[in-house]
Amino acid sequence: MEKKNYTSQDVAEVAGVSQSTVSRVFAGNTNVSEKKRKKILAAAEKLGYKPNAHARSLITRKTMMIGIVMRNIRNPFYSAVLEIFHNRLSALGYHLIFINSENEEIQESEVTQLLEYNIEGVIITDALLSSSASEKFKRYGIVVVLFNRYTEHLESSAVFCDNYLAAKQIATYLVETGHQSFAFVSGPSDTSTTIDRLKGFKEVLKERGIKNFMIEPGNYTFESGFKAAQELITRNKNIDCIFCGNDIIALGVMDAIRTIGLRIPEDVSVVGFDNIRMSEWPSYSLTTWEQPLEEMVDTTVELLVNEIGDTTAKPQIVMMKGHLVVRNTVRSRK
Amino acid sequence: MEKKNYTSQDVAEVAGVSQSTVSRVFAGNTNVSEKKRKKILAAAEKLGYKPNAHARSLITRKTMMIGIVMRNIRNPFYSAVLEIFHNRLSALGYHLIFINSENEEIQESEVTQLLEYNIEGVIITDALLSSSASEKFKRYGIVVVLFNRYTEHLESSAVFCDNYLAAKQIATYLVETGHQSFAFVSGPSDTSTTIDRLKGFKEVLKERGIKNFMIEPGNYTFESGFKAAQELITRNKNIDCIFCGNDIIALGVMDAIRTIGLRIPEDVSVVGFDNIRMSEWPSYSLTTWEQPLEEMVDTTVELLVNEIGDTTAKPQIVMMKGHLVVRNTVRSRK
DNA sequence: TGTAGAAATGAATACGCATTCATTTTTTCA
DNA sequence: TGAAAAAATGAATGCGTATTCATTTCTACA
Repeated sequence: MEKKNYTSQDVAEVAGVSQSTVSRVFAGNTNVSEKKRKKILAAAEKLGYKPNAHARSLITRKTMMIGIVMRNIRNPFYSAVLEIFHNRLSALGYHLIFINSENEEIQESEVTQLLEYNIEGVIITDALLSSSASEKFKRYGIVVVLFNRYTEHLESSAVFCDNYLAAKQIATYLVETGHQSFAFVSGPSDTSTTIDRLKGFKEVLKERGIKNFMIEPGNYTFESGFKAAQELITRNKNIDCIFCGNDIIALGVMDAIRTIGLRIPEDVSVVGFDNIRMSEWPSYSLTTWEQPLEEMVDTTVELLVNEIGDTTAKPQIVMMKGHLVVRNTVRSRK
Repeated sequence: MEKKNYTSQDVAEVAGVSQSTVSRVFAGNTNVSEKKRKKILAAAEKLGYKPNAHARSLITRKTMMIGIVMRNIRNPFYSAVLEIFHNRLSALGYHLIFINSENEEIQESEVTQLLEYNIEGVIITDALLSSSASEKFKRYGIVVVLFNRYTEHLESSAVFCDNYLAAKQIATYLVETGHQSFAFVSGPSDTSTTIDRLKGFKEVLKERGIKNFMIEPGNYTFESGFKAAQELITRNKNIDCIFCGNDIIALGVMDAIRTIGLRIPEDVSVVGFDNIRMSEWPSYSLTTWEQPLEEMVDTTVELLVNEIGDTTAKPQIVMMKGHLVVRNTVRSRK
């Protein structure tokens, strides 16, 4: 069985028309008579013809490909992000090239390869974007949109939750429910999410004159949360609430606290961030901050598509709010 | 700032050589003098030249693109799968086009689009592959490898865990630890994983003359596990062990059992399947079957690359074993 | 029925590259 | 030093499509 890749020329010959007309049919051009259109479609069907996307993109300069760069796909928050991005973008006819940057920064070679494929845009979620990589994208006219993070010195659009405000509200909530001794388990200290969440949290504590505050570094994983909590409790038995950089950390923190023999929320309150699905599992029932995921993705896609279509469009920064989801890991201590 | 996409011709002019020679340099051809190579690389650097992957693939008939089709990226098992596949394939220079098929089957349009991009191969994980879709891939000479599933009537390579044997061993383990009343929470009944796991489990129970066996349908999600366990316990208070189609179901089952007020493993034993990371979280500490994930991925990649390189290669079915990971959700009842 | 205008069609071309083939340059070795 | 072999180079070509431009066919209306 010979597997030939038939071309529009082959179809043209079978249908008895010119290659141009075949091309018109498959490009959705309307200027083709119904009679020939049918003939062409029949011939194409018979041969099993399909247009060649690469040849097409060579001329149209459109590839309909979007790169999506993630750092930690194992974090359920990002699994969800990927799923939703795929939904939205595939509905628009775009294809997703998936990149997982294990290392701190996107690999130079990955950037180069994405460039060679002439992707039309790239979504950077969480991965640290070295400015050289970003510049490279920009230099080649590839639209960059940052998701869930931003960097001040880059001229890229960005969509993220107002982490600063969220952290302030969480801190306020914890203060007003009578907590005395605070801890924060952070993510990597060089990410904007961590920086802003910490800043907001700290600020409220300072305003309220609270001095009992410990910070323990984590890296947005369960294990790091687990270790951080052990460390915190060991160092200070009086901690009565822990704000976690994200939900996965919070789950680790909770398991550590329980392993030690303390109760949540009776002994220690825990608050997470993201509202991943697991946070509502009965074993955890975590009070957390919900990021408006779908809206964030929708906005990101909107910006992306808009900038792809209009190269003069200015980069935009969109900050969304989200809200506290109260479950059972915070107890009033008044 | 003009953003021109320079071509090999532009580079050639700057370097004072022919386009052919530029092409040779970037295609890794060795027949270029060191002197010109340097000149060309300098010119390319100066212009910011990068080869156009589409133009290249038009000639070489290689796209270095692999499709990966998943059904449920939110299942942590598949997040891990995706991560590992990305690692391996990007190391080999392949790019991953990510497809999440929410619906039961891969959408016809998705298949068509993948075909138009001339992907060299496609990995189907868990997603249901209609025979028409599969035939379509085969017809166009695209290598198909099934991961963690197989279908008898299709001539595709497949890599999966010996679910039948695994389920038998799990059943044996539960029988020999003195359990009396069995339940199985399944995945979708049309997947090979579910069918084989159920079959192996059933067979052992039959051999051992055990009649107390209930089956509750699930769909490989936490929620379905939760509901299934509620249903099971309501219907039969004497159930003393539940074998779950996968780990996520098992976690749901555990939370339901605990919510009801029963203890694990004192009242009910639970066994999962996959050994996802969460199964070792202290809150669950789930006894489960470990699928040899990395090896499975490695084998899949091997088959894929092999078949891509050698079109005469016969499809292969590789079954791997895995092993029981004993934690704290099964108690001997002797 | 005749004609202006619209619609449909095909020939030719270009997209950016790899590759073949013929030619030139360099190297090797007697 | 010279001839043969090897290496390097460039001109030309084609991959499969969209698009432009010129030409032909069709439609509408007087």
